Amino acid sequence: MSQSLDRALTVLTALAEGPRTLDQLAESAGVHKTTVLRLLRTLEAHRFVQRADARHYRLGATLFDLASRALDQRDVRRQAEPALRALNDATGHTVHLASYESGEVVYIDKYESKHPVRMYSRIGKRAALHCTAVAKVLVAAFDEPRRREIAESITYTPMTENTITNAADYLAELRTVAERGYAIDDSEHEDFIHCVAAPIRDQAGAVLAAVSVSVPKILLDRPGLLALVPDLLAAADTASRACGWNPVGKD
Amino acid sequence: MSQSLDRALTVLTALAEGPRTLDQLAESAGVHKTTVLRLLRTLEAHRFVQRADARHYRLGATLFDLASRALDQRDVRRQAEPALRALNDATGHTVHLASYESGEVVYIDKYESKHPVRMYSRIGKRAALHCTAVAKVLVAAFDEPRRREIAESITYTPMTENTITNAADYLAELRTVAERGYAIDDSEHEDFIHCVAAPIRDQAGAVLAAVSVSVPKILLDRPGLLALVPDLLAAADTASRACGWNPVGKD
DNA sequence: TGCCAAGTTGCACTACTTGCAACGCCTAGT
DNA sequence: ACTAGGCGTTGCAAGTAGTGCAACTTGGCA
Repeated sequence: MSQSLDRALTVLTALAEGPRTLDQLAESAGVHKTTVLRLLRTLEAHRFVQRADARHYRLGATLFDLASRALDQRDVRRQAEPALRALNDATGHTVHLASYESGEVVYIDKYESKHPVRMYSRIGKRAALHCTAVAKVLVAAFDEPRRREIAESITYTPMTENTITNAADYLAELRTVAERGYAIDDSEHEDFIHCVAAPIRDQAGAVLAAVSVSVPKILLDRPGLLALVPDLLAAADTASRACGWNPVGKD
Repeated sequence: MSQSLDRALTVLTALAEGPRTLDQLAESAGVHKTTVLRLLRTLEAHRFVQRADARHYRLGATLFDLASRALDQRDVRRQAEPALRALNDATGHTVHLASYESGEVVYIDKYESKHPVRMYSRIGKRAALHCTAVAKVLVAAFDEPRRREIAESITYTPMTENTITNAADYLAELRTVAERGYAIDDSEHEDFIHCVAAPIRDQAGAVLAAVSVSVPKILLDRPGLLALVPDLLAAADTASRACGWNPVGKD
């Protein structure tokens, strides 16, 4: 569609890996280095990239600026913050906020674990649809035809021996999640971590986002994890109220 | 330099304000809406923007992803994290990490105050050079000619009645900061807030970044603020060591 | 049902982008 | 100190890709 823009975005994505030289960028984008140089100049003028040293470019401050402003605008994130922070303080474990956006589940906020064992995740990262608790919660919020559609579009990459690997099992799991009101990731994504997640709703009762608590198995066994569910649901409830949700008279 | 890219970046920046329609974006960029439409399509393909609803576009997940990855790559940030978190825990006040990058001072990390009174700032935001403690620390790290050059390029917008409004006073202040080892913002930026800041150094002794503690005056008077300096310096010291700094044999 | 506003598409024209080749700077090695 | 190699940078000519116009489609509202 727009070639130069397309290439510039490719360059930016390549820079996400770390500082790069002109030649490296030219090669990874598959274009002449002159082209990359000029794109970089424009990007630099807008402060999307900056020179790390004489021959290395890296991502610039505008990116941080845009991202944090955009994040601030996501109402859920701002409204849910106190409840999630409290949940993080109370449990000491990693708390994630994720939302479903045009076909994918994205982490939009994260509160780090107080324990030395941390998990790898990042705001902006995409969560796998078939093996994360947040994704299950978000997909379970759709009606059956939509769920089926999504379930059939997934490639069920096995991550651990507990990973769900077919659409039928996934749909069954979604039904359980919808009924139970929360989802479990029983080490389906990573061997040493399990999670629980619950939905955050707006005034119409629609699911805006999902909160999750992720715990290394060495810290808490399955009953221990499940013992966190009341706290999780309470936090999700508080966050939902902050988003305008009112349980009275809603199903 | 690169027109279409230039326009696309302008569009992205406009989107930072919040979700926009095609026409709004076309107007703010000063181009035909057809053009904007095609740029948006490319941006959408790379997930730099996404459709919020039928007629609104907003920033997309790739931006969050890039920004947080770029932030992770800033070594200072990662290395300094424990020390800054501890400082934030110990004092309960807002802690900022800022760095000097191609002519401007940018906040690259922030730890929120535990008190209800919060200050407005954001990761990625630029800090004014003449009236913030972090900027003073970072500029004071340069040699005299460079300082002078910077001092003369600043527009000394008065923010409060304490704001430094000319280059001579600014240069004098920088000398004080360099000698004393920390900087004070005596409500020079906002009436109700004052701050102290200190440098974080690498193995060569070069200043990589600045830490600051910002406190509302209603919580702590000036002696109270200055009483935080030892904690601040200790945190900066710890962070510096994490960055490879070793005070032995260095000035 | 019909109007209005907003998004979308086809097309022709031109300006912008592109890659090449040559240049200059900086670094490292002898 | 000199030289060679690598990398970033610039001028130029060719042509493609981006642009704006105008007409069409879609969706919401009275």
